Amino acid sequence: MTAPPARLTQAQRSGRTRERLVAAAIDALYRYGYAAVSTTLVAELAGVSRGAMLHQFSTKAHLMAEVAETTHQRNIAAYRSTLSRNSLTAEARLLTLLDVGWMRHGSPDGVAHDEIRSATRSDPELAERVMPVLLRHAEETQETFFRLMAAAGIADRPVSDALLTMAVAALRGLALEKALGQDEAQVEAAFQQLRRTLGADIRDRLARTEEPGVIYV
Amino acid sequence: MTAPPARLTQAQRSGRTRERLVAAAIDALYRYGYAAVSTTLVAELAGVSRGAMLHQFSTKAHLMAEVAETTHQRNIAAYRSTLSRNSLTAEARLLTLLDVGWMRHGSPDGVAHDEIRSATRSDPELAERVMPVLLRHAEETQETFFRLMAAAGIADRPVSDALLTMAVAALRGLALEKALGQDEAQVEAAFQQLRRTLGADIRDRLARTEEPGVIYV
DNA sequence: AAACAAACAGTCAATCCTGTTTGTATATGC
DNA sequence: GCATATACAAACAGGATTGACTGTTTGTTT
Repeated sequence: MTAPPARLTQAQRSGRTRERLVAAAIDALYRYGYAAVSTTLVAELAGVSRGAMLHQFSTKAHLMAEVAETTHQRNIAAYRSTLSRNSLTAEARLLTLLDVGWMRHGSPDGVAHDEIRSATRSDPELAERVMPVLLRHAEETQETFFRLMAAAGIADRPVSDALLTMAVAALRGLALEKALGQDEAQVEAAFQQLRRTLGADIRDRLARTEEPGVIYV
Repeated sequence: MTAPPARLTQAQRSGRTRERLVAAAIDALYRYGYAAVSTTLVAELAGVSRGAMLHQFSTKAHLMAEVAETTHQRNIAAYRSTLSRNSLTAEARLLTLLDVGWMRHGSPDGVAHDEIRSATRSDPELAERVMPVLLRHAEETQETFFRLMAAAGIADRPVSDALLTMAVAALRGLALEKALGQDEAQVEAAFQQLRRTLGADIRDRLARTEEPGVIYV
């Protein structure tokens, strides 16, 4: 009468609990912030025993590294899918990138990622394990962004890097405001200000190039 | 033969230890981040006994509230002194404001302030005691900035608020990068990008007003 | 100078968190 | 089918942190 116990392979079992733990960790980081996220809490939220958790992720830093990786992968997936869906003018394309960035940074994934990032400042063990991952992500992102800029006709690496660093820092700052529960409308208006300002700058830079408006990457 | 024990009034004694504790807390927050700052550590760094600390600041949140207040006061002092020292064109004046903001956000005071701010997300007790203080500071700042903008001829409250929120968020984001030990030159270039971008926007907005270039507040 | 109040010192209890360890169940390979 | 490896469960030990508590010293007031 009872449903079959649903036989699972070892890999499936591992995958399931790992997914549950990562999802629970993201949720907890999003809702409470890194400092308030204990491994015990994550295990409880995930509905996984503490033993099972420690088997999959031997330390808190291991779990967080996986969270950082997962959220980053979903981030770049979002960028890719958006950029592949439409081929607009270079300016619109770059602004769309900014919009996606804003969406992602405000999402649980983005907040969780940034929480882990900030936490490396206080937790040397976390830093040791996670920083290499974050640095790799950052380099990838810089590279990809530069290719987009180059395709738009702005093939200037320092400019590309500075624009990216500045935009990302601003998005992180704004996302933090949102996470801190600041007035949504106010934060949204600030983002629109950023969008307007960066848009003008991009437009200005594009005007100095000989490239056509529409680009295909 | 020994120097006189240097008689101090009660108020002087209190003031001294409070100052020491606040200074040690700022230093610790700057160097290690909120999560790694225990009250014990602060007391040690300050060269103050644990009992003395608890007498002056009954809880960690009390100490942090005082730190937030002190750093904020020094911040606005820096803004005031800079603005009073020179009366430039409206554009230069606003950009100077940004420069001071960047200086202050990167300083131990600024980093400490932002650490406390972020920590309220994870620590409800800290939030309860510190958030009111932070909100008061934010309102003061918005008000002051609006008066400056109005004096420059941009008497538009939503625009003023959005610009301020955006700029401050960006500065916080950039200061965090610096605190995380990211490449200094890279972060500095990103700030210059912010400066350039905001400068263009301000210039653009000023061009649409009938105000003179030089303002006196 | 005596009574009082404030500042200071150091210890303690309670809590929480992390990672280890010991033991059990389930899947996989021979 | 059985040996082995993997996944899971739960209790435990060690360490750290916070705020309370007790007692002492120093300043103030009358």
